[in-house]
Amino acid sequence: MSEESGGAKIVEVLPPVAVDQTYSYFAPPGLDLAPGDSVKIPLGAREAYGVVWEAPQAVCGRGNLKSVIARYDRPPLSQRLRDFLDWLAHWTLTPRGMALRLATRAAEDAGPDAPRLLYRATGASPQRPTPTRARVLKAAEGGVAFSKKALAEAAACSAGVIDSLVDEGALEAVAAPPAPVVEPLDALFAPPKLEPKQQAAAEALTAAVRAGGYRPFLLEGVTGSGKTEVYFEAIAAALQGGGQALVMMPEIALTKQFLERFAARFGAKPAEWHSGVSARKRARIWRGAAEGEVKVVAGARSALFLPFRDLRLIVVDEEHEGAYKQDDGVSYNARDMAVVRARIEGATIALASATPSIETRVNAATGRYTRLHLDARAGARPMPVLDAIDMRVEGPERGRWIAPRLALAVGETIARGEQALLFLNRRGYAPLTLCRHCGHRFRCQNCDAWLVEHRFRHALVCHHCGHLERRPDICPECEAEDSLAACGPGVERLAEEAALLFPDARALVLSSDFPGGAERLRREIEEIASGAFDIVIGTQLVAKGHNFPYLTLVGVVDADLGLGSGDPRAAERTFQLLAQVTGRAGRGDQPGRALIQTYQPEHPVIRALLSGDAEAFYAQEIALRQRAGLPPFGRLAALIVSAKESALAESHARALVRAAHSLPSAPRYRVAPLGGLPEDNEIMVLGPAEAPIALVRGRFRWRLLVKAPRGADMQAFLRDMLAAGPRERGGVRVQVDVDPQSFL
DNA sequence: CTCAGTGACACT
DNA sequence: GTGTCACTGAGA
Repeated sequence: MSEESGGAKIVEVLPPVAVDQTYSYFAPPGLDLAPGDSVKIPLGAREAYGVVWEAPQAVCGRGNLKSVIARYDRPPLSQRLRDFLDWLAHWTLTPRGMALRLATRAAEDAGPDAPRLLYRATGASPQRPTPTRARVLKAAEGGVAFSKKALAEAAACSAGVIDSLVDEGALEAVAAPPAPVVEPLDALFAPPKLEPKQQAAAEALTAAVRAGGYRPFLLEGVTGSGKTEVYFEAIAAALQGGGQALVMMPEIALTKQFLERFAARFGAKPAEWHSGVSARKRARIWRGAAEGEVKVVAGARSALFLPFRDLRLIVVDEEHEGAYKQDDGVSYNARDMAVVRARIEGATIALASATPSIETRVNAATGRYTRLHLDARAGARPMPVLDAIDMRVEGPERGRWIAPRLALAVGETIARGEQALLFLNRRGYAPLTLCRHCGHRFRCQNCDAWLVEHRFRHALVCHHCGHLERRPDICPECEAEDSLAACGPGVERLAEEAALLFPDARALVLSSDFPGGAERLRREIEEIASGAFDIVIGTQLVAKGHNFPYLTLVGVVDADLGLGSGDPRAAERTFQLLAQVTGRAGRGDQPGRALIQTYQPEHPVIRALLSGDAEAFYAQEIALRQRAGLPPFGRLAALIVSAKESALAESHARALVRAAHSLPSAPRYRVAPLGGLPEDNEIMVLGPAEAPIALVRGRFRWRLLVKAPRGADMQAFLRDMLAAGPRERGGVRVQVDVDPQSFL
């Protein structure tokens, strides 16, 4: 230290607030600060924490700088993590402080750990010996301390008995060190026997992990082809090299099932990271990741910001999933940012999916990613047999949604004691409510969408903005009574029909909007997997990477849903969804069956599904996008996702672009990329209700895609937009880049 | 004249 | 993100 020679030091600290620059603080002599350290700083009137972002610099005087108050006892953020956060902030147009917040929120101490007490026998006898008490003391023999729960279990009594023995001096409580966050993993615990194709893919991955350095892979394999076993081998390689691995999954896919599979391979569970994990546990995992004690984390998108000490591998499971997009706060696509992080960490990354996104396919086709392809189910498990039900020819009677052939198949399935899934990607009871008397249709006052009836909640809900109102008994327009008619099916209505057709079946509706949140869904998914239900009626939740061992029949109730929207990604999404859902069918070596109800059996998506050959479909989709200049080929598209009709959407988009050009008069706009920007170049416009854009009525947020003129250079186009408004806070901020891959 | 509600702004 | 300050309109 040089403070004795009078050299004062200044540190650049980034506070986790919405600021982009670092702030300079005086480093008091004696406080040894290094980049990455967490410090307590005065910020305005309060105290905050911050992270030392750059190496301290010696200066002559301290000027009028405030002084760092203290250094936290917390592992430093590595240079690599700081670089990643800087990159992310730059890419997503977020103040760097907010990017930092993503990485440090979980580190905040959730108070001291609750003391963990263990109990051991003192040798003294209880005042009133009873048989139960004797059993407890026998279990506690030998001077070893046990947890209260373990003792109570061993003696088959309640915890109260233990307490009374403590009171009487026969047992004593001793403070124990907190249980470790994670059990150690063993790379060689139970190596699987892989089939030749799996073996080849696993070898490619493990070789990359061992060699080190950034290597991106696409791990593509149909449902049941054993992708998980393959990437488990890559994790094993990371462990054997003393490094760490991160497995990212869409939030809800992280189930007990996966954790147990992992434990069966490695002898213990990975650290779990999702919104359901307690703050205290998260703080410990955070520290464990930084210190290297936590070797493998399985988590939702926010796990990407953990301070790994030596990250060798990232797996993004179900990489095509939209759940990787974060839309509020910092907008990013965790899948793309994972690639960036892998690059910065010098790690292997595997994007795994049965139905990769077009972006990833294109990156694989251009050689940016190495494609590993598993094209058959492992263990000679046959693929499900798919069949279309042409609703024009053999549809159900009016007011019903399950065709006779599907109903028959469901009946046969549950009669055999197997499970049937009715898939309909529509929450609620009915997507439209109208008055039979005057024709009034219920619309959302905020966004013009139809209100969806939720009979369960006796409410009309806007699936766009969340607006909710009570379902009235009379028509608000003509005041006719009993005139309101529900049009079309949602899962709730489908459940009603299923109950009518199969009154004795145990049925469950699985929908994301039911109260209870992710925890409840996780539990229900496990119940389904255990065979507790005969019929499952579900929205797209059921597609998300679960194994349902009893499921042998999948009925897609409306395969055309979503195909008609103006969204350029509609066909891709529908294909992915239906391929995932129908892929769930099958049990052991017995092929599953899927029946697909459609009015368009000749549609390319349906044909690709039925033929089991997606290559031609994807080639066509890619060519289409390329011709139209749509993502991932750089330029922008014209469409407000929130708008109902594409013609309307286009005019909205134009209005918004015009508004963006004349921004000085509307200074509160922020034009920034949405979570999926690298993938689809969406732009988000935030504005208040009274803004001069009539369409931003009542809502603060619109999503849109803006089309650059044909042949225009997107970067130049956006730069012009950018130049039209101040770049400062409140002005226009436009993401200029196209695909993060090309900037790595 | 006071007070809650709103929005703009700065924070080293 | 959060605390502060100025400004607004409603009510005493």
